[in-house]
Amino acid sequence: MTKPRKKGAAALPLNTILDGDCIEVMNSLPENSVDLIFADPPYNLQLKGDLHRPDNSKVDAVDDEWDQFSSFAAYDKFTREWLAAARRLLKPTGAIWVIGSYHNVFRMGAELQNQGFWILNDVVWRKSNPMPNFRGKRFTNAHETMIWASKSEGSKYTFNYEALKSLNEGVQMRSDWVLPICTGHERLKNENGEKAHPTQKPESLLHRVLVGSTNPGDVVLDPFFGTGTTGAVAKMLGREFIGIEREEEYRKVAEKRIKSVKKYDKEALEVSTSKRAQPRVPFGQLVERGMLRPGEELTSMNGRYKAKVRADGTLVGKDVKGSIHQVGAAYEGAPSCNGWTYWTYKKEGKKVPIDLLRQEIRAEMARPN
Amino acid sequence: MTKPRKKGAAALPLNTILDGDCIEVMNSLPENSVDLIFADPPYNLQLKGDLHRPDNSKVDAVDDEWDQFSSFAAYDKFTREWLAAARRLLKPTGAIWVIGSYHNVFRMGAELQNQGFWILNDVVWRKSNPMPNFRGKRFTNAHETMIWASKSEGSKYTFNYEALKSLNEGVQMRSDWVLPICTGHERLKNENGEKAHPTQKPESLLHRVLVGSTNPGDVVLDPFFGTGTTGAVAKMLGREFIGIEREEEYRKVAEKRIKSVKKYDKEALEVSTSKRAQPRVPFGQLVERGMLRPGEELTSMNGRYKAKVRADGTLVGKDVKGSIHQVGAAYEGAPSCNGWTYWTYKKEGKKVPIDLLRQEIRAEMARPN
DNA sequence: AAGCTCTCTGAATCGTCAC
DNA sequence: AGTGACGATTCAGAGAGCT
Repeated sequence: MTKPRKKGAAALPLNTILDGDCIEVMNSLPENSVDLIFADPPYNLQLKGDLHRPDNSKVDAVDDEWDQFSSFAAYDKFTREWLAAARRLLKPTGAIWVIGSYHNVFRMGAELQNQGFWILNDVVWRKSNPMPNFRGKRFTNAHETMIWASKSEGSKYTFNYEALKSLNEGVQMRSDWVLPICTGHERLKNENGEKAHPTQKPESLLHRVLVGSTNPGDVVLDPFFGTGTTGAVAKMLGREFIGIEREEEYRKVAEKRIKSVKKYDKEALEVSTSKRAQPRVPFGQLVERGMLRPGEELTSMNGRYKAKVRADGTLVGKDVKGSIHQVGAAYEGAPSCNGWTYWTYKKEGKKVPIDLLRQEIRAEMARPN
Repeated sequence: MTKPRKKGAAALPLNTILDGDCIEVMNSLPENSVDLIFADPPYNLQLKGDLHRPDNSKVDAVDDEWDQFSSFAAYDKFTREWLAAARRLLKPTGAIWVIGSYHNVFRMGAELQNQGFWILNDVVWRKSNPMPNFRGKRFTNAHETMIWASKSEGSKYTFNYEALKSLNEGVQMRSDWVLPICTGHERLKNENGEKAHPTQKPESLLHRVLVGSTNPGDVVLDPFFGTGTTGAVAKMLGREFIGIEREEEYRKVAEKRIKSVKKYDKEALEVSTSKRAQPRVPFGQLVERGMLRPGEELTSMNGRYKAKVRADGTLVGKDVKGSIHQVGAAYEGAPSCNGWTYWTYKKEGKKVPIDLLRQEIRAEMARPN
């Protein structure tokens, strides 16, 4: 008997490609078990026979509209069903990415909202090398749209803000991503030298998605696995994947591809983290440790206000008492204030933010004794 | 009796702003009479509490009564009705543009398709100066989406391919447009010096829409006229406009604005295009694109130092972590360092500056397609 | 005049934890 | 489950005012 890795994840077929219709397969997996779903569904579905109108010899306008509506209805039914199955699989803290073009993305987005998913961003993949519009009748179709949504309004989700900011030269990542389409050696070929899949996504796209919205060890499911870009990048990044794909050809190509992929070293997978992840240090510790003395005077960063430190780690100023945050907020008439960066103390004649003292304590805590 | 300008256009109140609910007003106008509709409907933002910038200033949110809907169902009903009224007004050769954000655009897009409109492109307005995400919880919402659709599948529509190509330095116009938001003197103020409308669109956006999808003399209708950007640009470009707006304040501002607008001389249409600076390439892109692998070792140009690449595009060396610039500066004890020219990677046994990889990306970005 | 600093602002679904 | 305290968090560009 194997030990389950995580609660609720016992029965998950990790790092495998499952054969079959994604709706049925997803419904056979345990609910609330997956951290992220990335889905690149087809939009050119073959319609089922019963939804086709009878083969009239002549088509008038009314029939035309009915036909159009019936095909949208079939597509909507498909979308509703696979999204519901995906939603069932997601942990409450999970999230989903879907990608599409104007043919299908509006219907997917509306259905996501209808099912209670909470859209976090729509992200535009701006292709640096799209296919031109040869006939000159429209704009070059130079982008695709992704939708990123949490499971419900208010639910927690993973967002590695600092890592993405690092990926973007220190500026916060925007909702428009400029990345090239998948070409060259990355583009998989079949035995005949033809491209193995018509819409293979670039690994760079998945890299950004997975670095930004999962942590190492998270389970990532792709219900339209194709040639397995999601699985390949998940493996490189130390995430677990589950693929679902009904075409044997694609499964074979994906299997081989993923086998040849190597996981990056552990050190390379650590990403920049935010202060939020660091341990909380009560201001009182600075006093207890003698880094600040009771009675010592702090000055606001802008030099306008002063307050005295008390033995219990509160401040007392003109007509105000309370925490470093409360006194700062009261002085500034602001709804809130980060006292750590607002207050300074005198060190060798110079104003130094008290946050530096907190950093000393944190560094000491991080040291392995 | 006045001579009708065009067949079916006899009763059109050209170049006026009509007062009232846009659905009722549109239904009172003659069908099949309008060449283009540009619609910027309420987005149904569903904002909850206040939002403050990191400096504690409060963001002036779009909390206007006209953007409040009780549910998606109510918003969908509204969308269905105004789109049906718009469709009735359009000539068979007409087209429509709608603009929205992820809050509403998926619902609009799906309803456009349901009613038989034929989507020609979705066009992304990439804002060069969007509002940042102040809390670091999502991607910067840096774009809005427009949908361009003809009245029906197969119907003729206007597309001035060559004019747009000229606007784009001789290169085919793409589906992503980089334009700044409306600020400065273009942003209209009321008597109190406050912004006259919370969501005024830039004239540059309408300029491109109207140059691309109408001809001089065409009738352009905007059912959510606001402060009249559509009317102002239409007048400049020698198109006829019809505005519908139910808020008297907005109508007054728009009226005054349009009165002061002059129709362009032909040659005034030439716009000087600013020379583009070299695009900034984040180092993280080299990692995302697989040009460098997480875990790969870089060597300083002088051969003295080494550091490893991490998945988020930062470097980790001996006791140092950070961007390519930060780690280089730390090693050299210098205040700053150009990491692009400082670091090298191994290619076929030889040390190659990473700047060469950046040049590859830039070359690709500069390529016309 | 040119350049500098400082201030302000923009369609935004913008916390989390302990008690 | 509701309350209160902590404390993390921003980019581009315009305009005003000053040197």
